[in-house]
Amino acid sequence: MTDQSEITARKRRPEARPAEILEAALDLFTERGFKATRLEDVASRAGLSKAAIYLYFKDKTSLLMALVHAMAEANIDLASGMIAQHEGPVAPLLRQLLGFIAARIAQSRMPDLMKLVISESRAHPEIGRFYLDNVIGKGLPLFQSVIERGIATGEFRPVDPRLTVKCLVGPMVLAAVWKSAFEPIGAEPFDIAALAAHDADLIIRALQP
Amino acid sequence: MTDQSEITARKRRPEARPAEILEAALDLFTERGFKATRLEDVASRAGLSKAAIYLYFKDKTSLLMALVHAMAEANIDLASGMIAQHEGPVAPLLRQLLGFIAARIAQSRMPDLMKLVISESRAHPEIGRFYLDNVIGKGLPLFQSVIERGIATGEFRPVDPRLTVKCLVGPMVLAAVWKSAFEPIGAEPFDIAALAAHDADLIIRALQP
DNA sequence: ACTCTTACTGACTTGAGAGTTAGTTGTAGC
DNA sequence: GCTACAACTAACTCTCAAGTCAGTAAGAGT
Repeated sequence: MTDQSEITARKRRPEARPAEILEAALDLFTERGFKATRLEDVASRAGLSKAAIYLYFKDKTSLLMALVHAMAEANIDLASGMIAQHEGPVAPLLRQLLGFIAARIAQSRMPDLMKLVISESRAHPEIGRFYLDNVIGKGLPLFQSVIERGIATGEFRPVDPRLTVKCLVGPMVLAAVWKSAFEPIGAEPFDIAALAAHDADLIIRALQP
Repeated sequence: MTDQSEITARKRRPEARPAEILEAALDLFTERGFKATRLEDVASRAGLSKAAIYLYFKDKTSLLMALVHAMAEANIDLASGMIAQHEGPVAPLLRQLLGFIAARIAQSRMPDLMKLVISESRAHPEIGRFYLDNVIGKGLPLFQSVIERGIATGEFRPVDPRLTVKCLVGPMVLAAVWKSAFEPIGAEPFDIAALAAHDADLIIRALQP
């Protein structure tokens, strides 16, 4: 007699709740936008009552903040690890890094989070600032250091590393926006891994001495 | 006795109203987000009452739609004109087109509109679709045709034109997002014209046979 | 001066959703 | 089994904003 406990699961599971709430919130914030999402709906999707959300999160904004925190932590350390470990010519490292970003864009919910940050950064500057300081502010210099290493060893010709990084990363931003804003309304999906590979090819070729 | 008519300007000016309302709406939508903006505030910034907005626009969504319409019209025709007129090697044309986009990003409110479209495309698919069909759907093929022309004449090596276009345009998307989402919260502004020039340099160099 | 149309407004209705509170239920420890 | 606390909820308050409507005033035509 497996009753509906698997379906409803109305139990007390304080450990699992925050993650479930965050997942539901991300789904709905993404679909309907932050302001337009009702906490009531987040709650019912997460399988509890609205009031319970307030046991775990201070208010609606802190839900969004928690989502951004989680995403930031997950990504930056991985990338900086890849860079620290690497030895030898940097061109393969660039390909590897772009491949990593492409995979995150294609397979994780990072693009949705990025879209949310972009959408809400004016209305919730704390969130925008956090992203700026912890993702962009760490990610861009990381890439920049790779380009600079290439220039220092003579593998690349001397170029402005700041502008070059933006040219390298730009297509990935495009891909993220595309995936979270346009694919859901019917735009044809495109192969992000192929884009990343092509992007790396072009830049590496453009940087030959 | 110049009464406050210059300040309040409470007159009947049906011709000027729509444009004034749209300008006020763009300001506030950009700052606070679409859903979080009160029509009451749009009205008072435009110098009339909320009810008057409904004389000119069906509802709040159609305000946003009108903004996107206006922006789309303004830009695409200019770019396609530039392409149709051009003769000779396409590399200078690419530089010119990127310079044009950079100027729009730096000087017009296009980035704010783009951010709004990105933010609202899920909740208001009509708006996302319109942008997709009329801006992206025309702009990308336009660029693509330029790359293809270069390949056909042997000026460029053969590459996948679709991927290449995205690599070319990506940095401009990054610039737009940066300007509308991050600069207002304190990110250091960057020189978009320089980015466009560098982007064009890199791509043209990468496409040498 | 007097209409009639058009631009416009103030006050309202309606509905919604964030956050709160008082109370209920699961369950760990005895 | 009982107790006490932690997890949870139903039902509430309170504020806020979209959209409406009945009425006011500008100004063109006569």
